[in-house]
Amino acid sequence: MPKSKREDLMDAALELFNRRGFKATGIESILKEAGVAKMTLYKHFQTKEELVLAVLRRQDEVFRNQLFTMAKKNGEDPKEQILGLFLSLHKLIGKKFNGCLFQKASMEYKDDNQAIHRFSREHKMLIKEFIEERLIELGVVDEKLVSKIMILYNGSLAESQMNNCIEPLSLTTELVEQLIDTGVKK
Amino acid sequence: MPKSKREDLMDAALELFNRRGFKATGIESILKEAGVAKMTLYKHFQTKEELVLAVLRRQDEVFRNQLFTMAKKNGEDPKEQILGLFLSLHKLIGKKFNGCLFQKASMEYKDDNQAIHRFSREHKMLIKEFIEERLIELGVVDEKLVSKIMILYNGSLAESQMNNCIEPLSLTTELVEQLIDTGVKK
DNA sequence: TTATATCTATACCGATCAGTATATTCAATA
DNA sequence: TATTGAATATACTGATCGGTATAGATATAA
Repeated sequence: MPKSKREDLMDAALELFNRRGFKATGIESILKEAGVAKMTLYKHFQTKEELVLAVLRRQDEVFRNQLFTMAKKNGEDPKEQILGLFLSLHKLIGKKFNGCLFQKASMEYKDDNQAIHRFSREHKMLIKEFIEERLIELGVVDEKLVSKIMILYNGSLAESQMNNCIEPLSLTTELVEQLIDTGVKK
Repeated sequence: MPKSKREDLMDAALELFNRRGFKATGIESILKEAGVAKMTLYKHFQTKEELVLAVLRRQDEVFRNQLFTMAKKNGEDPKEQILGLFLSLHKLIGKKFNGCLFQKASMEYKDDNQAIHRFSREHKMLIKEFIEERLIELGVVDEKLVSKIMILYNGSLAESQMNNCIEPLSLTTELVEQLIDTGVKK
């Protein structure tokens, strides 16, 4: 059974949003890439912004599922799972990384479409929760630690996109381990 | 003596690029905001992308000058100056922060205009150099420390824009001090 | 006063934008 | 076979995009 037209559209849109950005991607280029007629798109999505939201919602689920699954494979220990999350980012981000899709969406739509901005923030919150749960298991006392780790998470993605390299992710993994160790001892 | 039309254009463009993004900002909206005729714009800048570059170049100089000047006022000690940089970010970023202009430019033009993307990276490099010079003065042995601090720099800006708050900047300042202290002792 | 340079106003260009209207094709199912 | 629903192709809307052409206004300085 072949993929639905709806998914073809979202696949094409995801690729173009990643590469060219949201507002710089025209509807027609998505249709061309997906091999779908315009009326079909507007039967599935009322507006372009609804398509953007749908793509973000799906990618949030897909990406977090992959990330968390891989992270959990890194070990039973909560600390190993947190570090596993950063090690997995390494692998999930290909050679040509165009920056975090949710960061991009938030920046492009913050002035414009609060639903998109809010959902992008929600995505980050869900990753934060994954880390926080494990820090609690570790008995970490510094309640600001999870926020610090999220700064590193977002910073490493920003640096990776700017410099076209994934080295920042290794540095971040190293740094997060150090922070957890000193945070637990205290 | 009043400001030149050229600067009026750049002022208006800066404000709109910050608020709405680069590609989402039309030429006509810049003209309206600046109170300048279209032909005047195209006498000063050959294309919109040249205007973007000019705005980035000016803002790079203005922002770094403010940031470094304020950082140096925080004390003679190199460590105090690095921390001063993050404390100054606090003040330079107003209540409504729309994200780092250079991060935004890099994301919007990476696929599109390498000159804009490269200049945005250059801006970050110049900030990195300011920090690196001071770390060397401190005799820090960890040669990766400056990269780690830059991850924190970019991460705190990304988090601040996403969550509409400046708390990440305080956390980062705290964390940078901790990193420098352990980096020097080692 | 006249020459020069700057800026303005207005109208225009072809291209693209998001979104709609209409009518047709195709495949599955009843 | 007839009906239904999903997808198609094509043409269109009004608005906006970046950029240009043309002509006139303004001010300054020789």
